[in-house]
Amino acid sequence: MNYSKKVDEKWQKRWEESKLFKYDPNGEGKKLYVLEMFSYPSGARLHLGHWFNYAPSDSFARFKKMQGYNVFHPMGFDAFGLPAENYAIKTGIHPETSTNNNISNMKKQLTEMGGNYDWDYSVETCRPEYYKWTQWIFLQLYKAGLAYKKEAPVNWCDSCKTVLANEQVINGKCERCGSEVRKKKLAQWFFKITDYADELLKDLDILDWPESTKKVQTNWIGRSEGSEIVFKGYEKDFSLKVFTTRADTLNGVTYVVIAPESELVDKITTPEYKEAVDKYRDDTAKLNEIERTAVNKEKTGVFTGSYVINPINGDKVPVWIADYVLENYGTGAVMAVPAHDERDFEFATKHKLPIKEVIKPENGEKAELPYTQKGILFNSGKYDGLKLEDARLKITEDLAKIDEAKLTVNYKLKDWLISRQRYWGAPIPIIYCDKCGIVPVPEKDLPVLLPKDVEFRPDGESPLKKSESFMNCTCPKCGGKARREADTLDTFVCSSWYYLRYPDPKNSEKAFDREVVDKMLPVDIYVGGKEHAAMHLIYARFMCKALRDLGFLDFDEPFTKLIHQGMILGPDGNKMSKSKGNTVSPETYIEKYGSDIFRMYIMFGFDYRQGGPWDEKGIDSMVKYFTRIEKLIDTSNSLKENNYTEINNNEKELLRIKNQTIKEMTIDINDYRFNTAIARSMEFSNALNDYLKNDKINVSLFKDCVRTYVTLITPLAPHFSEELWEKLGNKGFAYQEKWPEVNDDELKGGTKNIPIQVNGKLKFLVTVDSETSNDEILKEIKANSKVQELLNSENFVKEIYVPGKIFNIVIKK
RNA sequence: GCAGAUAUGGCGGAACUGGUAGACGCACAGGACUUAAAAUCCUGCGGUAGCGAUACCGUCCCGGUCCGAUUCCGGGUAUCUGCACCA
Repeated sequence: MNYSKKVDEKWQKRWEESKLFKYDPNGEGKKLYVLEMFSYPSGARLHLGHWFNYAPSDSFARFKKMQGYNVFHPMGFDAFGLPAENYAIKTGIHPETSTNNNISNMKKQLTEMGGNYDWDYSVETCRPEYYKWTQWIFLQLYKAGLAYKKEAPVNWCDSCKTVLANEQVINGKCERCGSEVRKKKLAQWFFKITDYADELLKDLDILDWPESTKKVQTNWIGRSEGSEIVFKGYEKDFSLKVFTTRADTLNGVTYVVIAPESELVDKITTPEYKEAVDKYRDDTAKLNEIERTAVNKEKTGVFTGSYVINPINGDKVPVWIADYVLENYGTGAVMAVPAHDERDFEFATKHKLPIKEVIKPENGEKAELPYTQKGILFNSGKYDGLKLEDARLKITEDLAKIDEAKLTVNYKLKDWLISRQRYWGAPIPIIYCDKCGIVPVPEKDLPVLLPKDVEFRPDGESPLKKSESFMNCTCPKCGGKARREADTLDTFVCSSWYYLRYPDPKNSEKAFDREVVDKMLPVDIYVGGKEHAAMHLIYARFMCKALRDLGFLDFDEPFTKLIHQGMILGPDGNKMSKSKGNTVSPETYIEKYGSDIFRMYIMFGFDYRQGGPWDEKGIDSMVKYFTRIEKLIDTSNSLKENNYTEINNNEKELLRIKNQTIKEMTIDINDYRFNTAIARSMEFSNALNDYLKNDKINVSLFKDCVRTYVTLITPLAPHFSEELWEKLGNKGFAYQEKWPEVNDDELKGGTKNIPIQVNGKLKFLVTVDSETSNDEILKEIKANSKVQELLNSENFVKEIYVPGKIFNIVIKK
């Protein structure tokens, strides 16, 4: 085989010299914005996951370019984030240094992969030229009331004196020192994504996204319709509001539970219960939300000593605190109906609280508790006999008259917490002044630069707090002494708008030009892992909608079509990780085989959407394929023109396969089905080889087919194809060739088999000319002697003919 | 726990809206070439029985709908993925 990494280098150099991938916004063809989720430069190298995302998608972009689209296919780096900071803490190397190194390495490797990126359109989120505009966007949302500050719990390690990411909390313990992690409240910034909950839900309908991902988002948004009901304190002056989807069971309430963190707890806990309540709250602070709400977890809780009055019947019910109630969902308080709710039932049984039934099955049978199905009311006074759904509305309606309830819609979606007590991120552009309070940094003063000489090792403070030169500033309003916000922005903020910056990445006046963005966006095809289904993909949608409402752009959704590539697992079938020692480095393969063999194998060996365990044996199959192709090209070049120019059956068959290949490869690549596209290309190359076995060869036809063949594999094996293209004596780049079109006349011809079934089981085939009309096919089938025998059988019941597809004879058994 | 997905030969994977299951490859076996090997080329290749035409079984398991089910429905098993401060 002649192909090797040398060939890659030769063509990468030529592409570079001729500026082949230069993007021209005014270029010919319909615009097509093809985007892969940009990469996080956490390591110095592209790993297999990057390759699996980027290489096939690059082939897709190349294919679209050959089809005549004006393809915009940029690449950049999501460069802020925790791993660079952790790496810095471990090694002392500044995050900027390691990030810069990683970016330049990864850029080089993306070029070695053969990516057709125009690096003039690129973003790196850690650069002041970029994060200036991230900060600017924060200010726009702040002005619009979409950014606000409130207290929220964080994971806190007392021994390291630092905030921990969920990822850094292992089984409730600090990843670094192993001591217990507890929840601590800090004042933090939020984006009001909940304002967009309904639209984010509704617009999923118009998106060409995988249904599973839409479902993840639907659940993440978690819309539920219910009622808010007020319970007043019993002989005490307080009230609490509960959210319930089951107002129909209000008469069955036997206690009320509030979240342990609720501010109400201190107010209502009576002295004799104080000690128990305080202890319980401390214990709860150690758990995370998943642990707390796990259904199999034992239902713990304690009584506060206070009671409230059930507004529907005046019952006096006790108020408990329990960790299965979350402060930030609904109202942070629930009414407990043990007879008709699994969790309440378990809790009541454990803590010996009364259970009162109010719903029974419509057939009147005695139900096993807890009964959570549909039914009719009893033990509910004037509501007895009502159906569950009617009762829910009626009860809420009646209570609404005396201001004690209303119908509400509740969302699981919480506002987006964007504050991070971290160093390596974009500073939040806010100033605190003793006189003026919270003051946004004036836009003209952006960017608020991230200081470089900061002690980022954790010692109990946000890293930026330790930089006096950063923290001290003057208030833009009154000119007095002021302090800066020490927290940085969640890196998801950076990545929520990067696709808007790509088309206009050097604009120093604006985040992006509205006209440019409206023309280029939305992204036509967005490719990335499904682990982003909930967070990044919701944040980006929110940001797009928020910026639209603020008048900065004019479309509703950022990504029209979404595709998730699968994941390549280690050879052992587990997720690749350094700790498991099952990682696979692409580089050794590239060195040994060249980029295209590796690309082709990646595309051929796996279902793109599914991935699978790595198996390097398959690479050799690609080596064989490349060898066969080179041989085919050599043979073609060695053939001398002759005077056989007829188109007989053999030629017709070759042309039919050629057009069939064009047709199917076009469909397959268009749908990211690279494995079958390559299989089709193999069939074509097999057909070309088979044709050479004939006595008479139409050389010019054959050579033309070989040319077509090379253009068909050009997007898939870009370097190799250029080499073949040149070998065939062509000038210019194969990349600039037009993607072949199907010739419908040449597609015709040949024969096809019609399966003859008996009771749905294949018995034999009837071969017909593929141009035969469906009616004619039926005649031919019926003329078949074996078919006639079956039709005339005494057990014959009926025949089923699916025109042009299948003939089934039903025989009595 | 909640949510989402997947399951097809020895292996990776095909099969459009229910219509020839296993395309295309890998591995394997036999043959050709070779002093020999590698490479290459040709042939075979889901299982069982049969010399054979062929028959029966077969798409995770159980059941259903249908002339016909890998595909649709109900129930189950196993594996993978995500769960808001990892990106």
